[in-house]
Amino acid sequence: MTEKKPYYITTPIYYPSAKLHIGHAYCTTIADSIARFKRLAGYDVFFLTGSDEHGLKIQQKAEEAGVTPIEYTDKIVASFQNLWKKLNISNDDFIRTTQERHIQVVQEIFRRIYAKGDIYKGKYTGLYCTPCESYWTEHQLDENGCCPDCHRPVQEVSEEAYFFKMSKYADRVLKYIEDNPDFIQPVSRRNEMINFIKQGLDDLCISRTSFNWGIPVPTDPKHVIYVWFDALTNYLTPIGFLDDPEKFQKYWPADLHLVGKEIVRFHTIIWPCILMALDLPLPKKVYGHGWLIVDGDKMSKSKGNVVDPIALIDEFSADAIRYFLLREINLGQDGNFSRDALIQRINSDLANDLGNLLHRTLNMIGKFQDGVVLAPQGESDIDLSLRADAKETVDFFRDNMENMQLSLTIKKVWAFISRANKYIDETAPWALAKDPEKKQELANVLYNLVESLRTISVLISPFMPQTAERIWKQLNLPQAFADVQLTDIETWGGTPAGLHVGTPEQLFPRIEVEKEDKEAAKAQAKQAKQAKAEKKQKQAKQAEPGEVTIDDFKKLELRVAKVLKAEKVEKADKLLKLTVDLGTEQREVVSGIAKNYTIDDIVGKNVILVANLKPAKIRGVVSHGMILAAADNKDLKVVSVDMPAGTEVH
RNA sequence: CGCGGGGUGGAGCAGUCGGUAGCUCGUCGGGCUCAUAACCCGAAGGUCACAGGUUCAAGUCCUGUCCCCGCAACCA
Repeated sequence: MTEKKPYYITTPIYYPSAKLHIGHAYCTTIADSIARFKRLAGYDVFFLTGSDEHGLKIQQKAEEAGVTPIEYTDKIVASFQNLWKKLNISNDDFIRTTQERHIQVVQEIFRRIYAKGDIYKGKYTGLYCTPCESYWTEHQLDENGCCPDCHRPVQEVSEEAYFFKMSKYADRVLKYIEDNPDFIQPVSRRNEMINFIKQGLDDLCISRTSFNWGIPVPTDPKHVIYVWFDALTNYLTPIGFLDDPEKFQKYWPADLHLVGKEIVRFHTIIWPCILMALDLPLPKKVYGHGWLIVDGDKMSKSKGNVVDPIALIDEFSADAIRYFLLREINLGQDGNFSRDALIQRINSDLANDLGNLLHRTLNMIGKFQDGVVLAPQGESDIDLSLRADAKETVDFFRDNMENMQLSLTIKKVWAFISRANKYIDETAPWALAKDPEKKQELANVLYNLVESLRTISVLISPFMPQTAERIWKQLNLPQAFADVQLTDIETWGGTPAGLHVGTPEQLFPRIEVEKEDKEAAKAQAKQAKQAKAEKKQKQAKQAEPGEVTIDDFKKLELRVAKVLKAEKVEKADKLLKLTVDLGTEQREVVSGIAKNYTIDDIVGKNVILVANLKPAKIRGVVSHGMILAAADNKDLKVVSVDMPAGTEVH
């Protein structure tokens, strides 16, 4: 036997500051399906996931909980591993950045790059909140420019830090990206990265002294190594970077880093720079998948719409969740997750199409042939067409899975499941069973159905490993499921004649949605339809005359406001941030008047404020209203009146 | 003032190199009775956000406009 081709695939290592949500499960499920496919296709797969455990946030959380950082992460990481087990994730290793093996790797990498002269000591400047002991970037600050956690003012401070000379490698990374069109996918992300590098790269700050939960800099232990230098190098540790050159040789460079779209930059710019400094080859592909949107909203703790995968798995089974995520969402784009859509997929695709196909097939074999699959003999046109479809599906599966077209592949497999259901309709085995002369024909039909299901079982195994095995076992096929390879379904006829199939068992019971729910959904749909129609009508109406009614005008809340304070908005030459008094309250507004008014000009003026304007973030500052002003191309004057603050304007 | 993504039948989405606008669900009608009220067939429903342009031909390429969503160097 020839040596198997190696395939190294990774997920990001997740940060254990909180429980994992459905988005993490999504990413890892994709990686798992690809890994399973590659194994099926005969590759020697190494599939890695893990946890990124250092940093200030963990240190603080541990302190809050009154435990040591490692006690804290041990517990959360155990929950990660529990989740992966429940989801049937087939990772070959689990890397924790707190493990000794990784600490050694990071320190050795630091030494090597330092020795090369690509790491130097400098000063890191940032905005620091002393009570919270945290650094913040400008955009993270709250609307008053204060700490987002405790809302107290921050100070600009600097600390000594080590820097990695990333700037040195910018040109080479850019060239690599341009020369290797497949390196960054999808292409939209690639263009983004090219743009980003062209703006110039800063050197990367890679150490901190303001906390100590991290890997110490080997030569200067009051520094700990910071974030990406620690995290990205995880990909080297488990494949023997330090301790097993043969293994390392085999698996590096990685074939695929699967990441979320927000960290594509780190994996396609910082990571290649580090690898270049180490004289190591770069990963072959980085794929940035989209995010899950929950019921149309971005998932976030503050919105309280974070979806817990454990609860879903307990309620619907791991395979149902895996199926939904892989089928419903297109890899490169954001996708919507909703409970209704999930239930619909389970009922129609898993229960009705797949589950019922198996059930009715086994049932007929039991009823018509005492549970025995008989040898086929001769083939009708319909049989041949089923067989051709099976072959086409297997070919499609092989080719498209290579290109990570998971959703497309699943659709194709389900088209074949539909085909098999239709085949039953066309051949009507129940009618054949009534005619003793058609025994052979019946045997053929039932054989073909079992063979179809055998094929389907293998085709769905990367996506739904448990279900695939359950089908295999219900069919009672002699081959051990764990040994099955893609080649086993490339030729038709792998089902042995004389096979005793098992009794049918529901794969996915239908989920009965309450009648009321259904009606509510219907009503909602109707309402949405109406709303849309109304909106359209309204738009049409508005388009006709350029007039508003008095009621439209009354919707505006105009009030006199006294400008108390004004300051320039950073990096914006037209904007002033104003603090205004409305009599009853004070507000912050951003106004584009800096070209025409100095701070002294505007302070003290009584202006007119649109008080019920939806707040908007402008250049990082939230603006709660708008100041009225008259303006043409060159001149601008704010409207001011001699009335006390708070007076209504109409 | 910036950057990115998006706007396609009622809902959710595909649509590759420009070449008859497709899928799933839902709705309506029919068929079947092996099956988990499941399965199969058929129908209705679209000015592909809008306006220009290129072309024999545009959902697709170009220009502009409107609307929605997200991002800004530790969120998958």
